[in-house]
Amino acid sequence: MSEQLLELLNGAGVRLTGPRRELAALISKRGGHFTAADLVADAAKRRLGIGRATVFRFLDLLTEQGVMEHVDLPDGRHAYVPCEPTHHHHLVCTRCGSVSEVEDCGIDSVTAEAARRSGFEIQSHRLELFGRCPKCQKVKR
Amino acid sequence: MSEQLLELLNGAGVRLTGPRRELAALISKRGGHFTAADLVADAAKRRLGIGRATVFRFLDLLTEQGVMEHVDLPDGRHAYVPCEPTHHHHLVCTRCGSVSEVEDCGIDSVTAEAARRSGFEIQSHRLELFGRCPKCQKVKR
DNA sequence: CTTCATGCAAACCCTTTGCACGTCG
DNA sequence: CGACGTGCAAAGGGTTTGCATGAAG
Repeated sequence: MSEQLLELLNGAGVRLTGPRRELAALISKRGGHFTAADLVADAAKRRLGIGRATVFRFLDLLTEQGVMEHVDLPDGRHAYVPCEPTHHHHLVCTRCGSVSEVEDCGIDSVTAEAARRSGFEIQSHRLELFGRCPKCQKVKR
Repeated sequence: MSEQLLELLNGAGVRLTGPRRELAALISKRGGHFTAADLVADAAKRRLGIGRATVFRFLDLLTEQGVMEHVDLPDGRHAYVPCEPTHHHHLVCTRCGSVSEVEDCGIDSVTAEAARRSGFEIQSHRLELFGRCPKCQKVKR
């Protein structure tokens, strides 16, 4: 699970310390989005003695490496999502929290159309999709 | 400027108090996105004696009424944007902060395609576009 | 007059920082 | 050994809340 994450970090010249290995394991165990507080709580529950600061620093590090991204949930909360280091968008399940990635689905034509109408020169965009994943569609709400 | 905003609130059964009138004026004077802190500062500068709490409560109220929306800037800051109470997306100028709205530009086909690929049932989405407005394109950076 | 909004300050997140100590390579 | 990571606690920024007072309808 988390081996590939650790391997990637190692390749980037990042030190693989105890806390980092443990956090990587906790993250891969979650499998979807989570908040910084979630991760802090996970670590506390296991009495790993990992401080808040370390969690935040590690999340920053992962974000710099491009294997983690910030997502703003519909309710305004900040969450982190593990992901591939290419440009893409997230599909977040509002029930179980799992996340899928989608690459270009024709968004460029949308931004081009918006640019044409508004006269803006578009530099970047952010698209987040929220809904129910296949598994959660089968569950009665 | 702010008259239409006040009228709308009045129609919704909202009390038009002094502080609210003043805040509405400050907001319409800004004309673009701004942070809560910006508005607090504006009020402080004019020595209107308006507290932070009132600013936040008023922004919440406007958001509930659908005439204001939360936007997360590329740098992660939270901003507020005055807008129409219909579904749309924002085009934010990263230089001057002005905001345009764009309605459906073919985004539905994008979400449909994403749904097809992933099996998700999409409930909502958030699209934010960042770039330079027509005026700012003419300015040397 | 009754209800609701306000200001103030304190309380509350969430996140970052400073620093002495510990660990990795 | 030397550079870097860690935990702790404190600081910081932004937002919310409790409460007595004041204004709106």
